[in-house]
Amino acid sequence: MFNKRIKIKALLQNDATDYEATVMGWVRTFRNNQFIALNDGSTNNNLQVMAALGLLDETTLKRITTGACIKATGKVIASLGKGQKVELQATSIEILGDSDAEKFPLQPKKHSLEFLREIAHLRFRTNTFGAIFRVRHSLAFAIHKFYNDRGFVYMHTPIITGSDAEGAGEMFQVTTLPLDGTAPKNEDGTINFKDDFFGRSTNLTVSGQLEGELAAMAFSDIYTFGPTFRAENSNTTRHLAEFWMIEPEVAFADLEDNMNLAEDFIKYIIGYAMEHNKEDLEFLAQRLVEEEKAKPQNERSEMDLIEKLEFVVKNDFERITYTEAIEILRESNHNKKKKFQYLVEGWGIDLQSEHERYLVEKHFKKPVILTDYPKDIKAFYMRQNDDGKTVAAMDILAPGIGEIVGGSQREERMDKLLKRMEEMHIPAEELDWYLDTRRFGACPHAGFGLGFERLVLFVTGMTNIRDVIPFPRFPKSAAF
RNA sequence: UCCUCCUUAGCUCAGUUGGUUAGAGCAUCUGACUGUUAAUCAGAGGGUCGUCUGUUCAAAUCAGACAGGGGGAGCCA
Repeated sequence: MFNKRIKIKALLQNDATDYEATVMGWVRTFRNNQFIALNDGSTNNNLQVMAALGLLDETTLKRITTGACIKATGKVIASLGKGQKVELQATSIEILGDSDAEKFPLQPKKHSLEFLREIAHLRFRTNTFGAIFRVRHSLAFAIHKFYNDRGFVYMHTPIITGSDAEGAGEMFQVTTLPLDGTAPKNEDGTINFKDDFFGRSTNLTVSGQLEGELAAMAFSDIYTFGPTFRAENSNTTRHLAEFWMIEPEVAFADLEDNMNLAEDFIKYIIGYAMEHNKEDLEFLAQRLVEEEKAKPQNERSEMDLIEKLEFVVKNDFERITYTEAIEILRESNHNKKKKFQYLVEGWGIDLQSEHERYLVEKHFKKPVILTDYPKDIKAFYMRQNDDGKTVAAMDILAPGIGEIVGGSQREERMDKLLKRMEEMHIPAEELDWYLDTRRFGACPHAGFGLGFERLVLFVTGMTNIRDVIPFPRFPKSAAF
């Protein structure tokens, strides 16, 4: 067996000394021809591997470059230097993989996030991205743990869908038909999909919700967690063309149950990361502090990253209706002094980013759940309230991110649902399978979607969504 | 898609009212030193100033188009 190594995290956590150990990892820096800072990704902390003078010949010494992969065996001893408790006094060092120092782009110095985005395939080897993606992993694991512990069934909804009527956004088409203009056409000039792979037009999913509702009508409580795709030409720090979404769907639940679930859920997974990724979060918090030093005093955050996360976990989210939110915005000094680009005047408008930011960051200074939006600015499947104007929708707005969750109680009454679909020009025949949930044993139910990357943004304190997914997909970009 | 800012060495950036041979720090290479912590010290190499087209005696510098990137907006998660 090749691998009898100890992971660097485990080695550093152990206070014992004077034992033999083998480690493997990638060289971060090599100082003084003697001191190798070795990292294997288990933690941001490097192990200092000490190669005594004379241990290695000249040729091998030159091959220990930043980025090279090495195997080192030796004795773990109390460090003579000041920066670390223990170090490995090497008795043998083997180069597993060379790294040409003239070509390897990462240096032992600060790199801009913009530069690292261009070399996303190597950025895992930096402290910042090491921390981000270990936190991302923990959050993903915590999501499964949260729902599993509560008896939810993890449902795999399709990635390729035959439905194009969900209305959640522009879709990517899936086809094996030739793209050179020779694809079969109907008489009216549109493409005839009869001979396509699936015998019909298909797309990449924009949401697993509709299929999720079907499963909830059997298992009571389900969740999905998978990739979703939007072909929107969105060029922002919080949109991706390929992103991961968590969508629980719960039978026998109303809007309040839905809000409670979402709030518990968010608090749980953040708490999990705080417990299991303390070092990484502290590193990211420090990174943020350094970054904010460049900003003027009044633009710096009041709380550091850890304090902010603690605050979210320990305090109740603010819950207000859309109507109340409009009132707060309309009466705000900000609005009266015309500081909004879009002034808040009447009921019925969709809230702009600046309005959401004001509510979350200035007025309440905590996550806010907005409920009961006008039905005309929300999706067809949301349950209509008795006032005839609003629907039982809820959005959770997070400081610095904006909308992180969108959800609703679903319209379980067939007649009302059909009428709404007709008003919104959604073809009922396309969604006949979905309507079966209302035909056979319909019940009050609710659910929401949480954008995973937006959550990772919030927890890591990063500001560009392209930095919290390994290989971001966005307009004009699908490298790697 | 819209608004706005940016593009000079591998990276991060200087570069004056247009003017002769475009600079620095880090990285790299060579050497020195050897308990270093983004090691230090000395030296060297490294540039089609994003691309194209104009204006001008003269363009990194001015203008336009295009490309790429940042930030903001819209669409949303």
